[in-house]
Amino acid sequence: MATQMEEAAQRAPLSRERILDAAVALADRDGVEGVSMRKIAQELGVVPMALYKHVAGKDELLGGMIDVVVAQIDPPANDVDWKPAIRARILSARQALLRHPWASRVMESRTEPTPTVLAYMDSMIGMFRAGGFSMDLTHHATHAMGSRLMGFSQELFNDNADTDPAVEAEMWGAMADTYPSIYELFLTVSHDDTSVVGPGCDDQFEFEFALDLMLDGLERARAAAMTEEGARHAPDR
Amino acid sequence: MATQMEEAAQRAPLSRERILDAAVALADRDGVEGVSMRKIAQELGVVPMALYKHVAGKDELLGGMIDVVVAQIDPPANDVDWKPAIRARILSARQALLRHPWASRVMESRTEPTPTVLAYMDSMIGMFRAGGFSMDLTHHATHAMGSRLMGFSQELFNDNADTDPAVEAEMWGAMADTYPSIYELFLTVSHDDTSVVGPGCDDQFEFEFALDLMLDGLERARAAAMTEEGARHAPDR
DNA sequence: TACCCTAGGTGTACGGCGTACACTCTGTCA
DNA sequence: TGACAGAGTGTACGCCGTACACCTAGGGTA
Repeated sequence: MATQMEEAAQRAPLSRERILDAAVALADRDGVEGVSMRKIAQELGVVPMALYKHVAGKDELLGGMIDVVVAQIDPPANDVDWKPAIRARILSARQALLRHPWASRVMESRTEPTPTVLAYMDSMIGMFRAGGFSMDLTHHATHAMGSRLMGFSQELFNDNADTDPAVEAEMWGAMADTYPSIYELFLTVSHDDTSVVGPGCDDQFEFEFALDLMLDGLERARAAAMTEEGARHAPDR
Repeated sequence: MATQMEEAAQRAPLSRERILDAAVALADRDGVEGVSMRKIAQELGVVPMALYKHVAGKDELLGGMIDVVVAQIDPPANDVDWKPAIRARILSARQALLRHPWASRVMESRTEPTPTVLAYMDSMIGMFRAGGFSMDLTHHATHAMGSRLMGFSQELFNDNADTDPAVEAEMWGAMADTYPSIYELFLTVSHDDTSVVGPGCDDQFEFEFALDLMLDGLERARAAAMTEEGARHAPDR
C-alpha cells in the first residue's frame, strides 16, 4: 500500500502558480470568504502546511490572486489620444474584475500594492503624462479616479438580491413611508425599460456615465491649465 | 466571597448601546480587525455569550457600529442651493469617517445597509431632487458619486506609512527604474510645499478636488437636461 | 405565601481558522 | 557512501464566532 509520500510523488508537484490558480478558482466558485489555506490544500490533495513552501502566508496569497486578475487587463493602446486610450484600458480592467467579482473587495482590503498593481498604476500615470497632463494634475487625477482607475467603483448596496422579485417588491413597498425618496427612485429605475439587467439598473451604463463625467472634467482642467501655461509663456501675444 | 452573578448584579447592566460604544472604542484603538466578540466582552467585564442577548451576532454588531458613525453626520442645511448643501453634507460625512478610520472599510465589506444608512441615502437623494435633478439623473448621480456620497473614496494604496522617511526614500529610489512614472509623481508630490500633510499629499484637497469635479459635471448634466426639457415644452418660442 | 415565568448573564463545547515547529522522505552532487 | 537541501507531512497552539443548556434574580399572579 502506498504511503502519503508515495502518493505525493505521483501528483503534479506543487508550485506557486498552481496554488494561485486553485485559490482563484475557489474564490470564483465560493466567494473570497470561502478561501482558506486548508480548503486550497484540500483542493490540491495536499496538507495545508505544504502551501507554505511556496507562499509566505495568506496575505501574500491574496496579493498573488490579485496579480492573476490584473494580468488579464489589456495593455495600453498605442497611437490613440489619451482620453479614448485611458477609457478603453479602464473598461478592460472592469471586464477583468467582472470575471472575478471578489477581486475588487480584496484590493480594497489590502494595504500594500503588489508589484503587478504598481506596474499597472505606473503605466496608467504614464498615459496621463503622455496626454499632456502636468505632474500635479496627473496626481489629482489619480486620486479623483480612485478605484475607478482599476476598473471598479464601490457601490454602497451590493444588491446581489437572491430574493424573488415578489418578496422584494413588498419589501420596497413597506419602505415607501420610511424612505420616500429611495422608494421614488426605485419606482423610476424598475420601470425604466431601457435598462439592460432586467428590472434593475444597467451597471455598465452607470460605470461609463461616471467615468465620462470624470474624464470630461479632467479634460477641462487640462485645457484650462494649458491655456494658462500658454498665457504665461507668451504674455505679449 | 462574591459569585460571578453577584458581581454581575453590581455592574452597570449591559445594553446594546454600551456594547456598541465599547466596540467603536475598541475599533478606534486597535483597528477593526482587533474587534472580536470576546474582546468586547472582556472590555465590559462580561462573558462573551452575554453579548448575544443584546446583539444578534457579529454582523449585526458591525452594522450597529456603522450606525454610530453615520449618526454623527450633520443634518442637511436648509435654505441653501443644492450644490453647497450637498457639498457641505458630504464633507461632514468625511469628518465623521476621519474620526473613525475603520468605518469606511466596514461599510465596503457589508452587503446590507442598515436603516440609518438608508435614511442618510434617502435624505441625500431628496437633496438632489429638491435641487431640480430629474429622477434619472439623480439615479446616475448616486452611482457616479458612489462611496463619495458617504464621505470617502477608496484609495488604492492606503499609505499609512509607519516606516521612517529615510527608509522610505530609499525604497522609492529603488523604484525609479522599475516604475519611472510613479517615481516622477512621487518626486513632484514630495517637493510640493503647498502640501499640508508634511511631505505627502493633502488628502482633504484631493477629496474636494474630486468632489467638485463630480459636482460640476453633474451641474452641467442638470443644466443640459433642463434646457432640453424647456425646449421640448416650449418648442415655438 | 407559594408559584412560576422571564430576562439577562454563565459555562461548556464545537468546528473553523492561520501558522509555528519539528519531522520524514527523496533526489542530487561530492 | 554520505552530506545536504528542498518538498511535503503531522502535530499542536491560540485565536475566532456561536449553539445550547444552565443558573439566578426580580416581578407578577393565585
